[in-house]
Amino acid sequence: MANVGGTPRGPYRSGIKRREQIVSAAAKAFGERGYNGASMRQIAADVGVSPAALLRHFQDKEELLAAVLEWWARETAALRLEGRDGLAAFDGLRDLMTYHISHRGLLELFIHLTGEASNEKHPARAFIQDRYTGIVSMLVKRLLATAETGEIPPLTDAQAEAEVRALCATMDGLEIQWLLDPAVDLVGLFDFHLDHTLARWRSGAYAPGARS
Amino acid sequence: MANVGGTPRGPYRSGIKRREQIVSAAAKAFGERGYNGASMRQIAADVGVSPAALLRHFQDKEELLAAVLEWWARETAALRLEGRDGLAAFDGLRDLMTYHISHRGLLELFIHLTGEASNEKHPARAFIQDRYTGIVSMLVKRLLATAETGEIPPLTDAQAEAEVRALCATMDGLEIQWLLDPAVDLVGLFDFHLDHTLARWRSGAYAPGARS
DNA sequence: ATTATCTATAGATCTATAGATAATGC
DNA sequence: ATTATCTATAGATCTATAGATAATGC
Repeated sequence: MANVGGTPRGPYRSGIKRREQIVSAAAKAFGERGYNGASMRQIAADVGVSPAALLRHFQDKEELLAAVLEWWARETAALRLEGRDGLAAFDGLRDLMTYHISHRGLLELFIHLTGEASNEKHPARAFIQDRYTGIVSMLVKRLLATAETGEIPPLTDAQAEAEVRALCATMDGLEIQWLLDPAVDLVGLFDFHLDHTLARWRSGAYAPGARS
Repeated sequence: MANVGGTPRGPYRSGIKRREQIVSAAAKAFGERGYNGASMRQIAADVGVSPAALLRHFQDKEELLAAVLEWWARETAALRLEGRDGLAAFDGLRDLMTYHISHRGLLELFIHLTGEASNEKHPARAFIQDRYTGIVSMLVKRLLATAETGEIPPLTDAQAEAEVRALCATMDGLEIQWLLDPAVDLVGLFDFHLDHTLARWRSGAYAPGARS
């Protein structure tokens, strides 16, 4: 008798493993060639299965992209800067740069998809937008909380957002430079920049020219 | 008698015009969908000619990309910051942000191709690398020259490069944020950031924590 | 005569589906 | 019995070529 109304058996051990292999290969392919440039066919060949095998695990290419983005979000969840408070939390961003150096593929994936996501119709656009917004608002919250404790002089919401957006921009831009030329000292340049930024925040020089 | 040994007649007026239309349509397509994502077929359709017509003007897709990059370099040559000296030259970067806002397509093209160029095998990689290197070295030269005149305290070559790279990074990063979310105040955020940076340079606070 | 464009098409590649076969685990 | 994978293939799309036709300008 068929399994009427019963719970499905669920995926086999081998299926789960194969699915992970596919996501991993897809992340590599999307990082190297972008979503448009990568093909299901090539990803299947990398994994060592037929293209049709991919489509058993993912309904279509977009669903595979979604799985890759989900995987990427999990992998980079370390950016949460947990376990630190006040300005010291921002020091965690230094570790992020180090992390990117040793996980170049993850960074390529992000930068590549971000470039593609400048197109309004790109399937990763909403994800990239949301993630950016999320990181900015988290850092803004932390910066404002730091001011609450008196560690840095008070600042407005708008000032905090400007500071955080500029800081994120510098990180992204330096990462791009490093991807284009690995001789660029990503960690050193960012350390240098963050030192300045933190010192400036401590001095309360948020507004243009307003030095105390 | 055939034109033996004679000079060729050269392209017709209509051919030159059509070629320009193709480059323009290709720039738009590469900006929106990237080099990999855009197709000769679609570009031809946008122009209103057959795909084969494109390949009379350009030997292959890569040659069309080269023409687009050349066109883009001409269009953005205004970044040369000519006509200004010392720190005031860097104020020209503000105009660059304004320019990008009113020429979103040009910026999308650059960001999109830069993302793709993180792949070592991408045909635009060398171009993007060279252009980045060129801009950095031009700005480094200007910064060092500004120190020579005494407008800002002296700094080493390495310090100048760190400052310039961080500044370029912030520009690129803010541009990306604006592409992802047009509500971001690109010009305002950059003005804010450049004001700080110029003030810091004037104060000679190049090295981390070294405030005078 | 030269330049420009077109139609037609080769040959490759792509996503996705259909249906058969193999492996897994109840 | 269910899950996983394969072969085969449909149907679309892609880059590029060959050869015919049309437009331009000497």
